[in-house]
Amino acid sequence: MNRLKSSKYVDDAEEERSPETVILEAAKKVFIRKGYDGARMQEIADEAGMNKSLLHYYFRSKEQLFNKIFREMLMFVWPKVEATIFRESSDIRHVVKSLIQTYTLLVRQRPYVFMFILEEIGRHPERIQQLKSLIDDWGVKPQHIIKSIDKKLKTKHIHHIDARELIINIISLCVFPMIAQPVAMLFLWPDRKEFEKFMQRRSEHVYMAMCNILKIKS
Amino acid sequence: MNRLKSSKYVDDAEEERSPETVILEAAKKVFIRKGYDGARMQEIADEAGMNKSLLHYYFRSKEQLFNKIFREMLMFVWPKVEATIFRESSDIRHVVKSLIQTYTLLVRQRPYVFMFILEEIGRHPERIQQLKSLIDDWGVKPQHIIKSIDKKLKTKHIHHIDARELIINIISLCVFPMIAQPVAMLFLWPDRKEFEKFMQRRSEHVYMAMCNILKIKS
DNA sequence: GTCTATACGGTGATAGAC
DNA sequence: GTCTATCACCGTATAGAC
Repeated sequence: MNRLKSSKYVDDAEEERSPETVILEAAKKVFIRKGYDGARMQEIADEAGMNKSLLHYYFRSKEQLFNKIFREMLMFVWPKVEATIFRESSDIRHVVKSLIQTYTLLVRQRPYVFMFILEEIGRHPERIQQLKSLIDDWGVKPQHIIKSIDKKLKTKHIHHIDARELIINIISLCVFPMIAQPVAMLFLWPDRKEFEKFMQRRSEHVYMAMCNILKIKS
Repeated sequence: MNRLKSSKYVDDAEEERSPETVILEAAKKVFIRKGYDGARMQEIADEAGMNKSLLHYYFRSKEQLFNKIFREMLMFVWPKVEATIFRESSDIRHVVKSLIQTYTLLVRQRPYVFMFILEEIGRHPERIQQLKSLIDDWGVKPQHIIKSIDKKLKTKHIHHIDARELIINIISLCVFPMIAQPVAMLFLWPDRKEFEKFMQRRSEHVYMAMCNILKIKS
């Protein structure tokens, strides 16, 4: 265990990671596990394998460290959703399908993001400001989202439904099962494998459900 | 402001409330607002208008005080849901309708319960045990729930769907919009009144959606 | 940049007077 | 039962040596 490590080039395939990166990754893990209030700077330091005071050296305070991670999470979610909603297709089926695929993918890639964001905004309502200013920076107008979808819903042979309702239905069906996983597994999927199978097929099932709601052929 | 209050009979219409009750109500408010980790015994004492050490006198510890409230929340939700699922009706439409009404009512009566339960179980996974033992005490077998619904789904002219999927779809559509309220209001219902109107009609809309999913007439 | 030591305000919980 | 005082510890943050 006395391998030379003085070289800047690490011998493992592992790439060189800056202390900032190591801290951010450790902090992310701990904040996701414990939430802002439950997280401890000491635990983050342990997770990062470094001294507690270094966290303050690089990020000044717990709040600032948290905000970096919170912002990163928001930016991970939003662009993909936005891109889907404003997607260049006049066919509502395509929009519905990509919305569903986007959300189910996000949920499978980062099962914790939605719960984390909703929790932290609920516990610390000031944080809604971060999301607000992020949206402003992006130049997105919520009304545009609604109008964009609404226009596409004005097609013949489609059951009339409010655009906002359509959107919240899709998000509910895709995101909630993962949020409710611990309780859902107790009541409905006592076998973990069964739950995973269910989540794998979620995208198709939600699409079929939405087609039925809109009374269109899949 | 020097009204005599020495009498046991309070002059207002307000009824006599035991210290235990006052503490529990205050604690509930604070725990809902801040979560277990964010809540402070001092804040609960302030909210209850009494000395901090009285909280320990009546409930010994923060954990025990919390558990009382957590258990109360679980017992508020579960019996109503269970009663609906095992309800004496062979018609799946009745079961679906009462499930939807039960959940939308719960969500409107206590907008915080579901988020609170899911949050606290997620942050402190040990607490799933409380739910487990509560279910055991009740003598409920999850498989029975599924089978009960599944049997009712074996009717002609109904689109085949897995019972567990049906249940999670209903809960998702009813519960998630309230859980996501802060973010949903930012993107989709910038006007609070509009959101309330939406939630008022939620029960009917979800019922219509479920009828379409099952391909039955409402 | 990284460490040790420490300041400083909480935070849950208890002892003991009344 | 209710209060004050206080304990023992924790948690963020900083000072200062190296």
